[in-house]
Amino acid sequence: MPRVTLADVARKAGVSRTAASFVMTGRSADMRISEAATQKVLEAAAELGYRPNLTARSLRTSKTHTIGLVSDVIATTPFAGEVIHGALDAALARGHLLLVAETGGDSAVEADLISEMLDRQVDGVIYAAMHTQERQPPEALAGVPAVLINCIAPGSQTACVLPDEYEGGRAAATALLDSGHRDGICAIGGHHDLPHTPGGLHAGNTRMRGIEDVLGEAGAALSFSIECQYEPEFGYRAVRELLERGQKPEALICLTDRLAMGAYQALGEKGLDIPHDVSVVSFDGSDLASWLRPRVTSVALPHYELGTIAVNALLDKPDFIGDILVSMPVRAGESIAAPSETRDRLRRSEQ
Amino acid sequence: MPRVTLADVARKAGVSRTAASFVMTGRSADMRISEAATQKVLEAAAELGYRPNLTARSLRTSKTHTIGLVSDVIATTPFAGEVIHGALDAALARGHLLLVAETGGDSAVEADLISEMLDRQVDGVIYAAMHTQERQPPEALAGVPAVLINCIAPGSQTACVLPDEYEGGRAAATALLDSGHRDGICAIGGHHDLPHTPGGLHAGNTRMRGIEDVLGEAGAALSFSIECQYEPEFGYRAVRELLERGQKPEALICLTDRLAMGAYQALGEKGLDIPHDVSVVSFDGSDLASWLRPRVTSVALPHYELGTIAVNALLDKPDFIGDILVSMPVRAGESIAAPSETRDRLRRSEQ
DNA sequence: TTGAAAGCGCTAACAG
DNA sequence: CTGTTAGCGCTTTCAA
Repeated sequence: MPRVTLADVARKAGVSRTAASFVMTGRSADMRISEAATQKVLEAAAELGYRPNLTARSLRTSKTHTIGLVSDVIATTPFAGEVIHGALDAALARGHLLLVAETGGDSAVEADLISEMLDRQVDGVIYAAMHTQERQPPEALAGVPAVLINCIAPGSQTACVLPDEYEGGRAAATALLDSGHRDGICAIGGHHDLPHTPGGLHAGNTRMRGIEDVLGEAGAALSFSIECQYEPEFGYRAVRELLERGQKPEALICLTDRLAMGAYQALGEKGLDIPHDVSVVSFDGSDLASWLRPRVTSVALPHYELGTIAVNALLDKPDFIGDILVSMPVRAGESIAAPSETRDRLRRSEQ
Repeated sequence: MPRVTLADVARKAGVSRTAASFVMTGRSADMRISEAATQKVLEAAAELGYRPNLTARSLRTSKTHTIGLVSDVIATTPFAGEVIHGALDAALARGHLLLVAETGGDSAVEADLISEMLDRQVDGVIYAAMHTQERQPPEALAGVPAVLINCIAPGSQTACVLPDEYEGGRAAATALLDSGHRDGICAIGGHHDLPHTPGGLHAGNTRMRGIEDVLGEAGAALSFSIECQYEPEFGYRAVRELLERGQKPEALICLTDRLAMGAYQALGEKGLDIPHDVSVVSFDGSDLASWLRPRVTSVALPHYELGTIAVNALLDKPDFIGDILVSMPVRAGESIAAPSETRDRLRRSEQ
């Protein structure tokens, strides 16, 4: 299968390589190539099954139509898949392909990977963290068209795409307020202010701020806020302890779906019904949220959109500097009901 | 930041481009370049921060050190992340990068994507399905170095990397036999022989065969085998119905971790304890398995290895034709115990 | 040992 | 309207 080149096409069509080139890049009109010649080239190309060698073209045009996507973690979390998926779709829609790599959070690997991509002349790089965090883009990216995902990088000369965690927090609390909750609302997970994440996680801090603001505006407040890791086990323990101390909450705001899973386990053990005894709302909008029984209402991380928006930003406005906030949609489950008190009142008023 | 070229390096070092090229590609010894010249080139390159333009090199050598990875689905399943992760690590270890794309199962998109990759002169393509299935590699791959993942493609002229589902099935059943189970063993999920997957799924069929063979060899057999979709909800329903018909199993073999999650929900509702009332073993080895309480013992899909092995096969033996089976390790949880009968017997013999 | 020169496949001035 | 020509940055043959 000897590769067909543009020269072959031109020869077969009986025109110059230049003419063939113009036809193939769709500029035969601009360049006033005769209709007949254009047709002959097109036919020859089709018959020969001509496909331009993009490597050669790139060498000439210094555009590879390839974008590098480097992220800290892709395997550990299903979220990453969605980001890649979104980026892929957006890239493909515009004739680009994605060079994907993962650093494991190691900055030496990171620098290495970015160099490898740059050596292959990528048109730009998307640098993604899977969880929003303060992080400066690596040096190697200086002077390269780049867009950050999930990075808080004050003073960085790039665009940064982020979920709107604050509004997400507000949405979660609003969902509870809307069904009548005012008291006994408890947050599980908190700021994630732990030994290994002193000061908390950006997502945690910002969500909590949104939650507290909304509750405050409604004249309510959190009854408890428990700081713990964002994994199921810790949700289980937190809720279990709460119940064993006799502090049954009316509603739980779990900072991740995984925490909600743990909370469900603890509530289930004590025979408490969701949503009638306890309402639950969580964050992430992962598959897990829909696997729980009843499905938990979850404020979703817009991973797919993070990917598409980053690619489009990179391609459309490579010079943009600043944050691009992406809203977090509420994925409704069946885990929220009116609090017992309200139900009582309603029942009474019906009589 | 004007890009530094090899010519710049050569000029600065005071040698010819040829000499510089030999030094940079590590063949100064072969080519008997003087030690002094070699040093000068190296220094110049370092000072200038020279990085070879791989696009240009590729045009000359027709090797891009880039591999295409096209898979049907990457977002929907965390598994895909692991495959990519494995492929990435293996590729990087050998100086290659990955062009990643997803087809969504659409064969037109597939052909398109593969063409795009081929146009970029990838050195080879890895074609991955996320779940083992009968599937011929697309036409576009003919004559291209390729390795399949999770595809059953009889007569295909490529290598195909697959999990050893049969041995996986045997391992699951063996885990139960080893702790004394003989009776009341029930399989949930089955062959996945459903309207939209007539004849079942390869993984399901093969796992079931392994399970049945092992049980048969031990003079045992499945008490029930329930055919259903591999999602939590169906596991929940299946087990719930079983229990409501008064057919409490001694042990459950769930064909996926998601089914195990559903089974846990149903068992929990009826107040049955895992593993003392019912033992559970499942397949996939996903995070979910470790999130359940108690963690379920799960026969893991070796996704990471599927990725690394595919890349290495592609690079090392591009002409290999046939299947490469990868074993499925058992990830032990705490979901298996001796059956009540056996425990009784043991207790009696202790007295 | 080193350097000159050709060429990978393509694009784009520029002249016909 | 079409063809000639000159590279893009790199490797590699061949002659010096």
